[in-house]
Amino acid sequence: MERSSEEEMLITKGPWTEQEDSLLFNYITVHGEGHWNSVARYTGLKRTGKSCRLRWLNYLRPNVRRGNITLQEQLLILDLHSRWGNRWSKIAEHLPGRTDNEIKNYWRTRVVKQAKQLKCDVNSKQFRDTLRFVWMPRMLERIRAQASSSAQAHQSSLISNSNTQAHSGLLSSALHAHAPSLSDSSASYNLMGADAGSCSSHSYYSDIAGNGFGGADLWTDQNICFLQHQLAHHDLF
DNA sequence: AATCCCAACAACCGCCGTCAC
DNA sequence: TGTGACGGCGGTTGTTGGGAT
Repeated sequence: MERSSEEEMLITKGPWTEQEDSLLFNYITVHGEGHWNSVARYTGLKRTGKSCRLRWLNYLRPNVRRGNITLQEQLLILDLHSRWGNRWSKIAEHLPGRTDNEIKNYWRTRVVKQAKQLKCDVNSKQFRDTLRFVWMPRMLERIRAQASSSAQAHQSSLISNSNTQAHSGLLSSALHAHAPSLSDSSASYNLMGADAGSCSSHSYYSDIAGNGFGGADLWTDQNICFLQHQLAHHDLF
């Protein structure tokens, strides 16, 4: 059925207002998610069902984490993207609180941009190999360094903390992840073992993504230079 | 102070799969 | 089996805020 032009004219587009957010939030709090076209109809919102769904999932939904993608999350995104490609929603499943939209934006604004800066196709084997065998192990080293300094700094306070066991579990997860040394170009990068689709790996991803270590940006000028150098000598792969 | 540029993010669009009829 | 409604996904575009000039 085609929407009449009169109806078409009534559809609001663009940024959501506080009142709209409030209407949508209250409705879903009472009635739950789903039936998005009904949501639009019953709340009186002049929005499409799709627009309501998107607003809820990307912004209003409880537990949505926004901004400051941590080092661990960056590493996860790179790793999962190397496995699944642009399957943003699938990747998002392993980053609690992150939306596919946010991950997609991160990829486009950071990774693709840097690939361009390196005069490299983001989908080329050269770039992917550099990420996988050089860049990701490097990130992991940084995560380890952060984790150990953080652990030292908080050791005494953690002892009496009821979360100590869970926290050290995170650390051991990160520290057990195998990464080849930078000089070991023949070693394969294996972050979380063979079975990426299992429940245990899901838990592992959640642990890594959910911990609070650092929020540093890896895409510094210094690091880009390093990558450039690696790419210039990509025959080592 | 004005403007320009660019990065980051929010939102829209089009396509596709599923389901009910 | 065909068709329309709906929801989900990925690509793309629009907007905005901050830094540079």
